[in-house]
Amino acid sequence: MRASDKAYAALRDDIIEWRLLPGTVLAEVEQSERLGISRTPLREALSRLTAEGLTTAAGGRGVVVTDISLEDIDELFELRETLEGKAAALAAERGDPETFEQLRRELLQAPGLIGGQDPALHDYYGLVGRLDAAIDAAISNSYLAQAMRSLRVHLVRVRRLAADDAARLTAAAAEHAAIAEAIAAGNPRLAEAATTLHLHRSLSHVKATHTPHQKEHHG
Amino acid sequence: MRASDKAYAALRDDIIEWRLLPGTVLAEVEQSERLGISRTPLREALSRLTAEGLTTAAGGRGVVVTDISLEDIDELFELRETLEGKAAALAAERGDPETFEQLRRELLQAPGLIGGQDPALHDYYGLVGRLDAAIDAAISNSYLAQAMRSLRVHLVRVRRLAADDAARLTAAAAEHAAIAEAIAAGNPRLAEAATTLHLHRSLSHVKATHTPHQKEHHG
DNA sequence: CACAAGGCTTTTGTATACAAAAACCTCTCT
DNA sequence: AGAGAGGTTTTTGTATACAAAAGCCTTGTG
Repeated sequence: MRASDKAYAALRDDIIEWRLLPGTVLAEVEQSERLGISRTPLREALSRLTAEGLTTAAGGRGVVVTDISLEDIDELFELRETLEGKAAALAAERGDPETFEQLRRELLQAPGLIGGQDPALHDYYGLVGRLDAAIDAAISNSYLAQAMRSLRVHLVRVRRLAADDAARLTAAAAEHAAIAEAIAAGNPRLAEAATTLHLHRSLSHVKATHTPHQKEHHG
Repeated sequence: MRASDKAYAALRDDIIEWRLLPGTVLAEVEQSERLGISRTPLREALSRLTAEGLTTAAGGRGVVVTDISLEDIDELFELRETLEGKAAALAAERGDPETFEQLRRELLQAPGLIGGQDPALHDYYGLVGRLDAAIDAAISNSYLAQAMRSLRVHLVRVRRLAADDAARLTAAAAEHAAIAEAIAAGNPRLAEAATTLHLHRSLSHVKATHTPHQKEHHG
């Protein structure tokens, strides 16, 4: 693995997991020493992070970790609804019904996983990830898939702000099953509607349980 | 201006204007010598281009200029319809009617510009750009705006493939005026419909007048 | 003659030294 | 005491030297 990849992965993870808080200045020498690499690969990592929007270049003061405000969450979900709604509709038109029918069956059994311990929960998240991947594959539109991928980075960050209790996860599993069912049935409008419903509920949950992180490191 | 910015702008322009054809390998020493800079800023420029999708990393053989196939054009417009349709609808909800009413008036007079010489044509393109910028500003969603910006890079590349005759430009101006009118009227669904119509006609024109570029430099 | 293994060459990846620019602190002047 | 100019210091931007890896050509063998 290249040093720049390692630095990118480490910083990305630190930001997503809120170990590096918004406003934190990522000085080149400091971070390169912390990660045990030189400035050159670190700069490449910072470039990638900035391109993704996880950091922003702040003039001569290096790059700083981007903030996510409440308005950002609204904007994020507005774009998400647009992209994932379209994606679900396209998947209903172009996807293989059998694949999504299988996913639907598994999602209906997901509540069994949610009550359990960590490994079971991990299985549940993996299942949701497989639904996302199946939709990505079904739409066969690399540009749309790319746009959704770049969105998901920010969404993972938002999700870490919310408390995912068992009740919400059970409901979410049912909503995902509804999406899979609509896609399997080849009904684009229904798939889009199910997605819209799921995203609205997801947004409501995030905003309701939103726990503000501690103040950022403003200069 | 930083050397990396200069290299980025130069390469980006070369790719968009099809002076660097798809499949061309951008070797670091070669390009850095051509642009009169060292490898370090060149690499940063290549990183940015790759993040945008104009180039792709090809293992140990450096980065190569990305191709745009006919399927890519379809995918591009599919995403574009999704994003710009939503953007037009949001602009109708949130934008200032006076701004778009003014743009509509100017667009209706655009046919006068199209017949003229190069400077007038430049004015016309500037006018369309102002409509895009007004929509960007009206939606007040930085993530959606960012997604559209990254799309436009590829669309400019596609546009260079098509022959924009006076007849098409005149029709396009009328379509743009219809979009501006719908936004000024505060009618989201109409704005979205007008955008859909415009994009479909634009796509048809591109595919009809598409002039395949010469074969790429495959290794 | 086809194919694989080996070294040879080219190209990318990384580290470091140097240059330039930006920020910050200090000192002075009003 | 406040504001501004200048210098100092820190930080980023660039160049170059070196290391590693990937590709390619050569050579030997079945």
